[in-house]
Amino acid sequence: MAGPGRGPQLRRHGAAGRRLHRRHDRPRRPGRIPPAVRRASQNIMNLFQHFRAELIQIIDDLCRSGALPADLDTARVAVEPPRDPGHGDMATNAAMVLAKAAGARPRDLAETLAAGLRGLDAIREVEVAGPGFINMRLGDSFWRDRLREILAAGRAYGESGLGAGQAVNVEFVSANPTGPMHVGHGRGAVVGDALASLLAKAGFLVTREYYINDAGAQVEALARSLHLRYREALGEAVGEFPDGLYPGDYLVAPARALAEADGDAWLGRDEGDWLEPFRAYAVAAMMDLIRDDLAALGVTFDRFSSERALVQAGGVDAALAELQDRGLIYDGVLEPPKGKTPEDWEPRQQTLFRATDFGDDVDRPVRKSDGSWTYFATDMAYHLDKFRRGYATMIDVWGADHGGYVKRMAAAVKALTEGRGELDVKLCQMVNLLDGGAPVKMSKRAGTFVTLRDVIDQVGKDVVRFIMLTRKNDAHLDFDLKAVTEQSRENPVFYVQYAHARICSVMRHAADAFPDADLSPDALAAAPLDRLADPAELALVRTMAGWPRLVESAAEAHEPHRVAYFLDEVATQFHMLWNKGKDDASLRFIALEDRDLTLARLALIQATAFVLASGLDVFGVQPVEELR
RNA sequence: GGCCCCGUAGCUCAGUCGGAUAGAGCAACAGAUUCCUAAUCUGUAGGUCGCAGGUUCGAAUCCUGCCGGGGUCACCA
Repeated sequence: MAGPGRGPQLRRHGAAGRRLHRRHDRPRRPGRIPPAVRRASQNIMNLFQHFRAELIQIIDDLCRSGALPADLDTARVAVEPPRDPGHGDMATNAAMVLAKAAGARPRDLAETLAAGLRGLDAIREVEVAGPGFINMRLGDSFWRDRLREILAAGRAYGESGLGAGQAVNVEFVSANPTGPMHVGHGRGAVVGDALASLLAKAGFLVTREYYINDAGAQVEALARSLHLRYREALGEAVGEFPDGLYPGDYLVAPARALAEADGDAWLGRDEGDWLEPFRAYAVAAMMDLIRDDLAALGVTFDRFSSERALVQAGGVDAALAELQDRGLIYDGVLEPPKGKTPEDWEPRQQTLFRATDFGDDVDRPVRKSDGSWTYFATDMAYHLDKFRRGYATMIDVWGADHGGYVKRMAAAVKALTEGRGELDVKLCQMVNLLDGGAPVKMSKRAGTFVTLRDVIDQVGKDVVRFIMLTRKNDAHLDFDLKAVTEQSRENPVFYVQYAHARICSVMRHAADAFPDADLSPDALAAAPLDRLADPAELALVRTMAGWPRLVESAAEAHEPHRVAYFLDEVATQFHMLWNKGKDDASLRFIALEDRDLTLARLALIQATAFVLASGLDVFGVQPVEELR
């Protein structure tokens, strides 16, 4: 279990941070950075955050000068993109939020604040609208600076210091080691992995962790199943598998290997002799299987934690003893569930945790009648272990069928960490596997069960990953094997990849057309970007400049799916531009007779490729340079 | 029956710690291809945000109660 001392800092601090920069930032020679790039690289990043700070400064000044009451609470002041782009680039609710405390009418206060905002260089236009919104428009040069910023950052664009190095533990998959992964596990794997990447991009120190449920009855059943397969491998006819065992053929190969290695050494002996070694052998084999599936999906973990090891090291006894000392464990009899009482329900004396003191509906048993711990008890100890390893923030990604378990786990974390730990459980809803609109019929018995690996092999890991992230985790997801590989607008994977590939294609053509030109990002950043004059061109820059903010808000909300919608939006605007060039040749990216204009437009699309790649990186999807 | 999640255009879904006239894709209809990949794009049309109350300057968003769908319900993990 919890090996001591391997804190997240050790593993992540240098490694992840540096790797990110090595990979994304091409080395630059300081002497050759164009002045324009240096200006832009004063890193405004989240521009809304930037202007919020400016606005707060203006408000503070007004407070100091007596124009506004001292100690105005500005916590609710927001600077955001307006819903309606017609309202400008940014809007703030400041006047409406502060009006009451300032003793002024919203519109009057808005005019006062607007006057201050007009003094800022980057802002071209300020107007008061509606009930007291202040709408702002930024100057074109501001947007061109953002473009240079993107070119300087490359695929690293969007990285943020929001997390400030705070350690976060993301536990996901944690599938029972009793067989290969199914499609539902795959969703949890992708959501957890992408969420972890997103948090890392937002400046958190993330650890990806897998909890191996290798204690309890299910892995004993696995051991017995392996023993049957082992006897079979030695020539015995074993017939039908009894209920509760695992009849899948994935145990055949491990059993053969065991028969090969040990011969008939385990035949004719008591279960007590072979159960434990068979369990260990079977779990190891299944974890190899699962690790293979995960590798095929491109998911790797920083740590695997074993439930059995945790129990054996006394972690559960220690955690429970602590709760016992605080009077949170008692022996008692639960009431039957309200409404529907199970038929076999009977009053039973149990060892219970006072979950109701921490927001749960009933107290929860921690010990089985045979004296061993319940799953809940070990899970409590496991979460305490994570907390003690330095993770005040813990995220668990579970299947929706575990929804009934969330409250008690939250209660346990509250109790064990005395309120200092925070647990967010992301429940992943079911995946409906379809093929051309028709549900894929699956039956373990008939051998038509479709595993995650089958799907990856059929459509590719990048497609699986992207599609799994096109819905929020708590919504059902239709996964149509046919639709996800179609090359059309309604397939978001294709649509986004197509945009990236098109850009790469243009860059290749440009290199042919201007063989002597330096088309590196640094050089493009020095292009005369004021040649970008079409509204659609600047609109694309605006959208891309929203990426840092999106990274931060999606990371804070723990919602990686938002990235998919952002990518779709960037791709849409790019394809739009491309097609304007179809209608009007003067808008094509490559203008043979106008080198400066070409360079400016290449700067725009190179930045677009970076932003697309930056987002796809979060998803663990490889941006393609060519389709087909 | 208790608890949790979901309910937004004909369909599939977005909707930012409460913001202005609720968005996109598909399907429908009308268009664009001597051209950097038309595998794309332009335009039109389409909604009582499940229902009813409440909170406030302001609600798809927060609260309460219903309706509909799914999940789950004491020694399974």
